[in-house]
Order: sequence, then C-alpha cells, then structure tokens
Amino acid sequence: MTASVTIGEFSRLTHLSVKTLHHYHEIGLLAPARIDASSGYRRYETAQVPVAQLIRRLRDLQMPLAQVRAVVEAPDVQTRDQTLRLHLDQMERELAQTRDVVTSLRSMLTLPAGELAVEYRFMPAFRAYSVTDRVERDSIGEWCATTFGLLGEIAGLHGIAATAGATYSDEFFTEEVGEVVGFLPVAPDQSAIDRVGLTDLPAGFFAIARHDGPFTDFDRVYGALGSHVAEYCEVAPGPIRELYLVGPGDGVDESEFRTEVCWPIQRIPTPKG
Amino acid sequence: MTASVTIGEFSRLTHLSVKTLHHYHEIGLLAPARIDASSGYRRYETAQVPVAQLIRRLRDLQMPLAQVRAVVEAPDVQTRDQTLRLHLDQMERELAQTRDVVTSLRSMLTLPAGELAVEYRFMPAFRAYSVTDRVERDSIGEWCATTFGLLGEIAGLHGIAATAGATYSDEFFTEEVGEVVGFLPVAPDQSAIDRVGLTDLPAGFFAIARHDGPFTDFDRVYGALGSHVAEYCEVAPGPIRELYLVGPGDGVDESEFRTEVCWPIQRIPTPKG
DNA sequence: CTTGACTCTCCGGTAGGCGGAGGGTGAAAG
DNA sequence: CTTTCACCCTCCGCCTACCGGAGAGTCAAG
Repeated sequence: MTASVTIGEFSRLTHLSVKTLHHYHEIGLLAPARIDASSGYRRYETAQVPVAQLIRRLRDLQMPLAQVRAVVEAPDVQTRDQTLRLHLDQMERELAQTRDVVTSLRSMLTLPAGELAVEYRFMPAFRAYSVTDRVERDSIGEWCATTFGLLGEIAGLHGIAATAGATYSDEFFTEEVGEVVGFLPVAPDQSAIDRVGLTDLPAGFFAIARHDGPFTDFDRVYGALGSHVAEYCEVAPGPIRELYLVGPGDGVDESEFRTEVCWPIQRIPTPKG
Repeated sequence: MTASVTIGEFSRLTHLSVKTLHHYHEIGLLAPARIDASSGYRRYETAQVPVAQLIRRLRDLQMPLAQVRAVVEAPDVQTRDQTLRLHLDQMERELAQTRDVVTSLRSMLTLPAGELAVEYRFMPAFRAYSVTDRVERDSIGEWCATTFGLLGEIAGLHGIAATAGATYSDEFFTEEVGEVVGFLPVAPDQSAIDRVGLTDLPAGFFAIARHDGPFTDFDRVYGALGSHVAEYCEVAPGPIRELYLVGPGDGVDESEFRTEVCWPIQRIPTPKG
C-alpha cells in the first residue's frame, strides 16, 4: 500500500528540493513518517506524496506557508476545500488586478501623461456618517468595498443623494498603514445611527484634480497634483480627501469612474507672473 | 517647473513609504536630488515623481529590483520601452500559467486522482540528436520551448518522424537545478550535424505512465508513478525520461497532449501474491 | 523657547528558502 | 574486509525587499 523512501527519493516524487523538505520538517509542516534513530536519516512514506504535492502547488501560487498550513491541517475535507476555494477566489481577483496594472502600464507607454487640470476650491465644514479604521495599503481595496457598500446601503435607506468620499492620513502613505475615514455627507442636524459614526469634517481650501477611469492609475493624479501643489501652493495640515463622484456603486463600467482628489492647502495661490 | 520636497512629501506624491525611499537611496536606485549638508535631510524634486511612480508600478508587479533598475536606467526611451514590453509580455505569460494552476487545483478538488496505469517496458539503446544544458527548474518551460523548437525544426528538415523526449537528472529535482537533455532519436549510423549534439542513450527497463493533458499537473504522475516504483520495483540509477508523444509542436490543444514518464528500474517486477 | 512633528542613522528581524562547510552513513565494488 | 562515492546529517550565513524601533538631531509654529 505504501513504501518508505529516503529524502532524495521523496524529492524526486514530489518535486520539492531536499532543502525545502528540511525546511518543512523544521517548521513542522511536513514531517517525515519516521527518523532512523542511529543515523538520523529521514524516511518518508509514499502515502505522504499527495499532501506534499498539494503544498507544492499552493506554494507555486505564492501562498504563504501559514496559509498552506491552515489548508493541510484542516480537520476535514469540507473545511479544507472551503478554505482552498476562498484562497483560489482571492488569487483570481489578484490575477485580474495584476492584469489591469499591466494594461495600464502598457497604455502609459503608448500615451504620455496629459495635462492636469487643477482647480482650487473652498470646502465648507460638513457633517457625515463615517467609518474610521486603521487600514493597510494592501487591503485598501477590500476595505473600500465593504465600507462603501455599507454607506451606499445607508444612503439608500435614508434617501441620501450626497457624494461619498474618504480621507487618507499621511501615515497611510508614508508608513503603509494609517487611518482612513470613509464618509457620506448628511444634514448638519443629523444625529448618529446604527453601525456608522458621525464625523464633522473641517472647512478648508483644497487643490483638486479629477481622475477619470479605473483606480489602477490613481497614482498619476497624486503625483501630478502633489507636484503642482508643491510648486504653486502652501500645503495645509490634514488628510487628503477623495470624492467618489462616480464609482463602483453606480453600476457603470470602470472607465466611467470619476474621482476628485483634494489636497489641503492654506489658501488659493495668486497666479505668478 | 519643479520644486524641492522633503522625503515625507515625496512619499505622499509617489505612494512609496519613507522606509522604501531610504532603501532605494541606499541601493542607488532612486537618489534624492540633493542632501542638506548640515542636517542630512534628503530633498527630492517633483520632477522625480514619474520615475518613482514607474518604479512603484513595476514593484507592484513583483518585478525584482535588479530588473526595475535595468528599466529605469535604460539609456534611451526606445530601449526602456522595449525592455518594459518584454517584461510585460513575460508577466502576462506567467499570469496565464498561474491561472492554469488555479484551474488545475480546482479540478483536483472536484475529481480525485484516478487509477494510474503503469506499464513496464524495455527500451533498447538508441542514438539521438541532443541538446544538453544545466537548467533551473523555474526556467524549464522556456528551455523546452527553444530546445524542442530547434529539434522540431531539424526533424522537419531531415524528415525525421521520431518522438522527441528529454532526460532529467536527479539533481534537477532535488536541488532545483541540474542537467537536462532534450533528444530526438535518429538512425544509429547518423553522424553529428550543426547546432545540436549526438548522444547515445543507454538501454534499460522502465516503469512508464502516460499523462494526458497539459503540463500543469504533471507532478501528479510523478508522484503516483514514483510511489508505484518505490513499492513494487527496484529503482535503477540514471535520469528519468519523458517522451513527448503529442506536444506543443503538433498544433493541437493542450488538453490533447500525451506524454510518457519513464522511471528507470532494474528489472520488470514479478507480480506479488 | 518649547513643543511636536519630522528626519536621520543604525541595528535587528521577516519569509522561504539557498549555498556551503564539516562530518557521518550505506552499499556496492575491489 | 576495506574502500569508494553517493547520499545524508546539522549548523551557519546569506539572499530580497523591505519593516520596526531606538536614540538622537532638526524644523516650524505657538
């Protein structure tokens, strides 16, 4: 039914290198069936081949070993397959995103950056339903999906037609993790409701640029707008705001998205020359 | 035209963390425009934003810094875009492959491994045109493409109808890099020709299993066949062989591929019990 | 002149292994 | 029965692309 093999043979069976098998033994992910007491030689069973292959496949997909462990140590097949399916879905989403980045890079190659229209605006203070979290850069997409899903739902329930937005703390950009606030403006006399907080956003001047299209090449607007501000304006403290004029909630294609990026400034600059 | 900003501001403009900017400075990938002599503070120019963003995008695509460097330090725009396009093509290929692995894993979940038909065969010695290289596991796909492209071309020119194959040294599996020989059998009196070598493959007994379908789930056959051999046969020294009965050169869909994996054994085992 | 935000350097750690040194094992060949 | 040689062991350091934090200096506003 099953046979005992040396680490080298097992390596050939599974296409995992000997070094890798050592490593998996060390961290307790895949231990040999037994170990010769006198020589210390590892002996694997051929019955271990399938699990080793599963591990290898998951690693091929860049799955972290911690997650791999969760999969192979799942108590029963249902749990395991469930976990696995979730990961596969996630990977497919990442794949799609990578593809987007590639296409966006390609288009960057063909059409150079256009002129950026910067507008200066005073935004009065306003009150908003809000969701505040400490978010990592990598998981911002997910966070936005859930947050604006929730805010959109609330907007529907209460008949609010305002444009949702978010503020991003400096930390979020400079240290890869920081406070992000998703908001939905409401009447100033509105009071708190379930599931979301209430925040008063301060008034201020902003340099504003609009971004048309999907979120993948958002960074270009940031670069261009930020450069503009650095040249012509005095920056003000406070987080950067984004206003989602047209976004995923509006049931249109990505290419139809409209977003305003608002950079806080001290005052509207007087034109030079 | 351009303005000088601190590292923190530059971080906001480019969405690269301060730590990352330090790192890029240290390795000389993206140095600040100047450094304050007394305080040691880095000063970046807004003109550096586009290159920083390019770097960030490439890193988002997992491109190693060495390659990123090659791109950003390209002498002229043509070279740079050319390099970039090549990398993007490569990434798209990898993307496609990852997708295949995902689908294959999914199918592994739904349909369990079937029975494996193992056949024992004596293969006489034969002479073959051959290409021998030390190949890394990761680049085996590429190597096969070029090698069997070449061998196929030669087969066409000389009217050879034999089945191409390859041998894989143990090292190749146990240490991630090792000797691989692509071969195309010819008549025993044939002599050497241009661009390829001539190898005599030794006779021997083999346990052979056929794999139907794309190369993505090749490992299952290895595992199953190897386990079978470990249980019922005495292994013989020498590299594992693969015979490409139907492969990429035959202009059919991946799912139509037929490959034999040949595991060297000492003799044909006598059935137990 | 203080406060607080920002910046500096340096040191150490992370994942997932690879590479090599130095030394013990096992089985077949002489 | 010994030698050879492939195989195996452990241990240590290195790799990439940064992140975290300590300890100390710097800048601008109040």
